[in-house]
Amino acid sequence: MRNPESPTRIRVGAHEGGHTQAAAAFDALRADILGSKLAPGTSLVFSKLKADYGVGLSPLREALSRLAAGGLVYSEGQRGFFVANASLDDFNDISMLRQNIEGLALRKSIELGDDAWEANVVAARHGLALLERGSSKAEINDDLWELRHREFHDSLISGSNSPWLMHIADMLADQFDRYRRRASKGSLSAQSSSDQHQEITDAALDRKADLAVSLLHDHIKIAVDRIATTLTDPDETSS
Amino acid sequence: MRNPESPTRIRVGAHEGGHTQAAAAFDALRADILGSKLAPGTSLVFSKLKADYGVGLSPLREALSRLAAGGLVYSEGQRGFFVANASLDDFNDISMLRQNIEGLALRKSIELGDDAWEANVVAARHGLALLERGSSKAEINDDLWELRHREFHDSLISGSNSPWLMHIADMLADQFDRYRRRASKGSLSAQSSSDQHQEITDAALDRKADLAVSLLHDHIKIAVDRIATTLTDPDETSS
DNA sequence: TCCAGAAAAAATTTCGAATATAATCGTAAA
DNA sequence: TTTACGATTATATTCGAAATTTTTTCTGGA
Repeated sequence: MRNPESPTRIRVGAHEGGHTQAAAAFDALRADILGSKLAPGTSLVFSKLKADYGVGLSPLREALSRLAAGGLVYSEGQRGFFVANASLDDFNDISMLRQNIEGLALRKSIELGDDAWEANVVAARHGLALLERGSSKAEINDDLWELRHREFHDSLISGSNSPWLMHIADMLADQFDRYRRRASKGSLSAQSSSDQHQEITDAALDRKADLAVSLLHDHIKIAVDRIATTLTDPDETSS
Repeated sequence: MRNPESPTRIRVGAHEGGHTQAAAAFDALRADILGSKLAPGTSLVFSKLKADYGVGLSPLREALSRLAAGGLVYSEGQRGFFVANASLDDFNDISMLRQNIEGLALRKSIELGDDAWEANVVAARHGLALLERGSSKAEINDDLWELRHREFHDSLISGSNSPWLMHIADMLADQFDRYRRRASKGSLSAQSSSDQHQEITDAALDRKADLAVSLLHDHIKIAVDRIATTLTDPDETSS
């Protein structure tokens, strides 16, 4: 339970700007934490990380510091780094805030969004729908679905013209996704939220702010309830 | 204009948990950025930082990474770290979000806050009032006022029972304060917001949520207008 | 005079070793 | 048996040097 089954291998060159190993380590660690390959509370020992990810101490330390500032890991004095703990209270707190932030951002997008925003939303919605309809429900590539789903939610708020709103929404989405992916690890609950996504899209493009925000709230609330029950019922049958 | 007049000296032992130089460097750099001793856009060259702050490369890199995640500095590929840029758009974005986040947090505090919260608010209000009334207006210690002012705003939202709300509010307060302190550098505009603070305190303790939130909105708006005019009129008479 | 390209310099990034701190184990005393 | 103390081990942290990349400077040609 302490080491990831198969840690995400570093692929240098992923970051267009940088090429730095610190950025690669950041991406790999973030992916493994979000994908719950690294369980909450896990002690992140440098010697092990170095071996698992094939990166030196300096880049690792830098990546962990960035993740700590984002709340995905926490660091304690001179005792090292740990994967952020998970709790129902924490999840509820994050969810409440996500509803507010993303709702506010969506409202602003509907008010300010231009043609490019609309095109962005339609494209993202389409990319997600293709995935959900195309493959049989059991065969959906989880990582790809996560990517497309994130892109869809990002597109909704991308018209808000508020970099800070988007930054905070992304931070909260990371936290939220960690819980969702942890909850949907044992029981593969089909992501049957396709209809909701379509309704939100339609309302947003129709510039019906109140309706769209309300639907988004419901969309998140439904996910919260589903995830919360999984968390309280420890159905974990894994090793 | 490129190097701080007198960089904040590291004092090891400031952090109770850690004692690490990375944490000390983080505090010192944050203080100098918020205090606008380091101007927006400044290139943070390691050789200079090493000399100015008396810290090695590893702790500096770690501190800068944490600051980058918080948005106080930004890092570019393999070209180093820079103090975050400042613009009117950015300031307006931050201010809008701060109004929303802090308003939401205050509302939750009023709804959920217990006796300890009320005591906390009264104490923080008193500490700030002492400072504003005690010394003559020109003689107020800026750093101390900043501390007390932050403590007051933190106390208001400390009853919200939402760690994430407080964390994000703090992040936004950092960004906001950077602009305020930059604006009030040349023209020492007396912080005559004492009355507003009292009104907000009274409304909060009376559990008048709508009124308190409205007053908080106004309080921020007044500061925004004052700061924005200073930013658009480049009155800079400094070197 | 201006542009292109190579050489030199400066800076960031990374690695490996040294240091300091915390955790562990074993031993002895109560 | 439990507790307290000291030695040992393991780990995080930090420093200094090497390697890589970027930036600047210099030279030659159009």
